[in-house]
Amino acid sequence: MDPSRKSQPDSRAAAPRANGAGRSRRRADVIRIASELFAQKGFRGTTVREIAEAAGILSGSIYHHFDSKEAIGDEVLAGFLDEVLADYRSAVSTGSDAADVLERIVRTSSHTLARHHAALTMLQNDWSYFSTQPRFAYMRTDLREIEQIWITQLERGKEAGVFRPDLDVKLTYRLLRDILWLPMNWRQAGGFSTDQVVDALLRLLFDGITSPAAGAR
Amino acid sequence: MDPSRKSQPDSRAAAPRANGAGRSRRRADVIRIASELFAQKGFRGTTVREIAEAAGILSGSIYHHFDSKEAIGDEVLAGFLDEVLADYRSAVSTGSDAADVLERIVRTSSHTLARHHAALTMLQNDWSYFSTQPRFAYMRTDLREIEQIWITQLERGKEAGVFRPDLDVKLTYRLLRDILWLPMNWRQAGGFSTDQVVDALLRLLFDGITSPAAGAR
DNA sequence: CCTAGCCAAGCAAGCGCTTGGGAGGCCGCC
DNA sequence: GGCGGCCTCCCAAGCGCTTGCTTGGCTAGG
Repeated sequence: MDPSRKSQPDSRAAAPRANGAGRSRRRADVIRIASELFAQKGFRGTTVREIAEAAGILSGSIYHHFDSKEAIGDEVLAGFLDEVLADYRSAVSTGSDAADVLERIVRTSSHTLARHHAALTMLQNDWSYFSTQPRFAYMRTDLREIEQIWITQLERGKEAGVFRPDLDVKLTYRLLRDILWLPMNWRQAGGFSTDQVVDALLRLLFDGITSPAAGAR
Repeated sequence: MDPSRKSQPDSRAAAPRANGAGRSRRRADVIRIASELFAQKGFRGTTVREIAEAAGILSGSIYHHFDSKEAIGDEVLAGFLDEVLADYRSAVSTGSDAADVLERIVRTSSHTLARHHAALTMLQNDWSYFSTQPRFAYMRTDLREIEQIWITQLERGKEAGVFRPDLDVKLTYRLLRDILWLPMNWRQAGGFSTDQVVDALLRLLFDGITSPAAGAR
């Protein structure tokens, strides 16, 4: 939760400062309810009136708690990305070799992804919208850092002989990250547990990218 | 935004070709143009006015060729799914063992997916919308047949000892199908060729699911 | 003269968001 | 204690705009 993200180019009347302590419970309820709707119907496909109705108030009352509809989406997505990035950084700092770091990334971030499945779905479905909105420019920065971590570890693993030498790191990164982020949305649909998906994923990944000579894992 | 007429890029003075081949040429243009817009901004995120402007006509004129906006999306998606299903069926009828069938599916359908990348993107981004519209109910049927083919082949491979015996076929199917369908949308973003992606994919897949005892491939 | 194709104009519904004000709780001050 | 002022939270109404879609009429080719 980075409060500096509240900054906004628009110089409209600032949001009510409120008490520095915990914000109203109603506000948190709206965020939770809205994120579920965003996940089900997409960000653009969800109306402020729907969010308000689900929260038991009228649409105009939403704007007492939030500056705009985008501010609600911001609240959901920023917290999610911050947490994922924290997972990645901690995996890098505590892991040993490249394979170990990647396994830590998968294992720690998978639960974060599962917990924020609404934010993940939003990110995937409405990326084409968010990526063009200046307000959500920080997403590009965050995703670039994630990409950098993957690529660094894949390169490191190649040089250490843990991964196949013919691996295209950029291509492999795209495959692996999306493979990792995708299945976290089926939870309710497929009836698989998070750990179930993670184990199947890790087996699929490592037995594919680990070089036979290394014989790791 | 500006309803005033813009210069039309393509000359309308094209030869009055006998449009005996089904519908008019303009209609096909609209479908092609619309599918690109749908891929870029999503189905719901694209307006009829945008499609019309890109086609060089006014929005009302669209309705001379199509009953509704959904009819345009229908035209794009139905053709795509038909072609993919044909690929799957032919792979099943001409392939030998399960691994061979799956490789044929990946290799033949990948080019179909790449050629219809707009339809694929539409299917992924706006699935939550299409799945609730009765008009697009046939999608569920088609996807169910695709799922059945995957599961049948995975089961067959398990029994023949080609795939790991501990494979969860349902879970593996979800992983593999999404892994296969995902990367076909990066073409423009990553700069990878279709064959490049397919080869990386096949290596990642088979070296992960082929049982060591079989030693195939 | 007929019809396919298009334009110009606009309708009803829905969108995000604004406005003005009212109910109720908390505050300090007499 | 009583009371006016203030603040939080919400409602009722509606504004300006965009949406998918409709209508009526003009034009050109067969």
